[in-house]
Amino acid sequence: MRSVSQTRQERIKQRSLERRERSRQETRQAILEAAIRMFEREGYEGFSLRQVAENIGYTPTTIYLYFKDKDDLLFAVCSQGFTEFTHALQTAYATHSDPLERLQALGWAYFEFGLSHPLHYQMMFMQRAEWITEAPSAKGDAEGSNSYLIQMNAVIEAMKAGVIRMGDPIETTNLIWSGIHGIVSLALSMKGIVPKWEEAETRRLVKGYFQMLIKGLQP
Amino acid sequence: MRSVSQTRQERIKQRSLERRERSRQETRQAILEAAIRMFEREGYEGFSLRQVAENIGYTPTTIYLYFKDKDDLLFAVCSQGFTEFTHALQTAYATHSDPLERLQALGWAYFEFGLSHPLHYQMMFMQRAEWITEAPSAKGDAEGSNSYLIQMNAVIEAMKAGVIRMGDPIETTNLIWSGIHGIVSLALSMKGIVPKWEEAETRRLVKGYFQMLIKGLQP
DNA sequence: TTGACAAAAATAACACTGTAAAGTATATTA
DNA sequence: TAATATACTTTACAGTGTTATTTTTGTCAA
Repeated sequence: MRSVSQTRQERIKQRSLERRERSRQETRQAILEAAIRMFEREGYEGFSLRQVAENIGYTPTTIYLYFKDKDDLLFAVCSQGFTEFTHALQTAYATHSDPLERLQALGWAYFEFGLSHPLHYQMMFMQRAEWITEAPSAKGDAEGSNSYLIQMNAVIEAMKAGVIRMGDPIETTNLIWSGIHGIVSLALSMKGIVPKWEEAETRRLVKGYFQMLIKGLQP
Repeated sequence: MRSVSQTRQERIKQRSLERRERSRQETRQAILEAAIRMFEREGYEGFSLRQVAENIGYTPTTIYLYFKDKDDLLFAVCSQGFTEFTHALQTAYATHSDPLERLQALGWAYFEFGLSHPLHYQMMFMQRAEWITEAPSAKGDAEGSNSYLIQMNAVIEAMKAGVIRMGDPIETTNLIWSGIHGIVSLALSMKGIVPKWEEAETRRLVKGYFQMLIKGLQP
């Protein structure tokens, strides 16, 4: 019975490990959620490890047991943003079949995400845009790249359908992306300061951008 | 002779005041120049009052005698950037007479400024874009607004010349500006990380953007 | 030239920040 | 129950911006 006893022991050990691993992930998640709340309140510059720790009832140094450093935690917050962002693009892509409409729907989804998650957007695409290529998704790919692929797909299909001129898909995607990003990032910076950049006028601007885009990219 | 003596006294006092004011402006300028050097080395996040002070042989608190706080000094650094930026746009405007070429020349000047002053550009148009409307020029106007007016003028003249469709000048200017800003800001973020955003490819992108713009904004 | 005064600069201190090393409980295992 | 591994805290360091206070310096009038 010795071998049986051993396997039972091993099973217990296994479960124990799993349980502790689970508990570990739970507190990690708790820290992350506190960090997200904190970030959405204070933004990139006001974000502080010590405040996150205090908020969740831990000592600042405890966070270092779950995240390498401040950047690592901030990166996790960023990743969560990318996941949500990719979802938004995915549904926009899925709910439209006409290539040109799809392209615009993606643009609007991008725009809406930016305006409804200003602090996240600023970190993801302005302060720490270099993370776009790193943020991992559930599938193991980079969420940032993932959302990019969605946009590029829409571009490629628009090309195939003959509604926009053929060309390097990456370059064309970057071109379209740049335009919307430019509008969104300036809107976030100027909102509440320059009247022409209030939400209503910015929406008009996006519309105008799409018009120009469609006409300008005709085959 | 009492009144003459008094006036002489007053003149001396006047000169003395002027001299001290001049000296005051000199050290203020010295601090500002050290701050600019510091900023161009360390960037927005790494910029530190204490390092500026040490660099110039002052105690940190001395800076507060010449600038209200860190933001005030940073704003002065920013303003200097806007002055240079406006100059770049001005010469681009002046050296071209054809409306469409002028528009493109302005775009290229914008692009070149961004790529050759990445840290300044990021502060001016990304981190602290709200300062655009405040940065004062020698003429007493806002340099940021000044540079904006140059761009808008070029847009208006292109409309008058009939090379781009009529429309709200501000909206059209914002549209064009957004596009270039989008490209420049993403280029600065992605340079050295994503191959498609190296300088050569970004230049192609700007070219493509102008093509799309001209075609898309045709009357 | 000296003494009063004002301006400029420095000290000291406070409340923060991120982070590393060392110590202490707490829980798990033999 | 004793040994050990894990989770967490304490302490500490080197920074940061900023304020109030004190010292030094320079200017001016008697």
